[in-house]
Amino acid sequence: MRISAKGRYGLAAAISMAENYNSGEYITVISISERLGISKIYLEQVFSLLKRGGIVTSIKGAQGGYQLARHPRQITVLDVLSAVELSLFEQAEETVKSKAPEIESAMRVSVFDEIDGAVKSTLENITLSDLVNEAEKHKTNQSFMFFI
Amino acid sequence: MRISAKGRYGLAAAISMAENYNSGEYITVISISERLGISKIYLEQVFSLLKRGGIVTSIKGAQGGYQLARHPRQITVLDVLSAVELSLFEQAEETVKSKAPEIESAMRVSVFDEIDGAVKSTLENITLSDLVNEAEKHKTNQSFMFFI
DNA sequence: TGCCACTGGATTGTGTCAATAGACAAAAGA
DNA sequence: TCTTTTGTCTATTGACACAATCCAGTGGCA
Repeated sequence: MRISAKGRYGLAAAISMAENYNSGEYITVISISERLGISKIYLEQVFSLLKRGGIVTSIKGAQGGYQLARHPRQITVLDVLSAVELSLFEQAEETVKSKAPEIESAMRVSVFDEIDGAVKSTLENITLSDLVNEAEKHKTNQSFMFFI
Repeated sequence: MRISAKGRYGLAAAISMAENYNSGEYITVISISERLGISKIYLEQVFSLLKRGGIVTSIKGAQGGYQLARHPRQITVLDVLSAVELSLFEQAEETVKSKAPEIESAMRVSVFDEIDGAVKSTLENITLSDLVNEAEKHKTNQSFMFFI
């Protein structure tokens, strides 16, 4: 399934903030942008959506920045992607409604709703904490392979 | 999750052919196009993809047309959508690979691969027979509601 | 006051998708 | 063999969404 750039950037940014959650500091867009190698201007839009979705809180002005609104264990990937990726669960367009409504209904009930349900239940069972742990695993693996 | 017009049309067409499977006849694009109210010219492209994917067989010329390649019980929605919807499981682009490869890996393993797996296992458990039955259910429901 | 950082809107380029069109190939029947 | 029917293939168009950038504005801190 295709995840847009906004979705991927938003998720990466959220993970990055979760890694620093313990410090309690507010983090600037620039620092995340440099850490991840993403355009700062583009990231601004993403954070704007993250804020609107209640994933992060913000403080303006000098020494300002963003902070996760809740503990990383209480933020699921579904939360993040829903905030940033508008097309995740958009209502499917009608296909053959007028001539064959029974086929339209069958596709919706047995296929489209099923897919959305499967995706949703998958995403709401992964938290930012899980991802931080997973990233840590890959970090050590990569150092290990590097030094051999 | 967004399913493109090609995917929806392909699935509707496949269901429609499954309804006529017992007759053993070859069915023309025009008859499906009229049955479903879809542009014939556009449906041609869809059937071309269905054939390439081994979902249907074809006979050219007069009295020609298309036929399901296997029994509807042996054709899954995954088969149909994979044939028609090219972007279903396309490799996700890299996001933060160079600066933060461990985050990239974590997202891939814990999120993207998980989603694709969930979608895949959902779709491969729905057959065209199931959809024909479901459509029949909706048909009777609608007549029922109509005559009350 | 002056800088810093978030806020929001406007814009542009690019690419993909939906849809149409038309030329061509093969099979059946008169 | 000629005509009709139906599938096959490729090119083209228009619309729209997405990725990315820019900039003017606002609020807070020192």
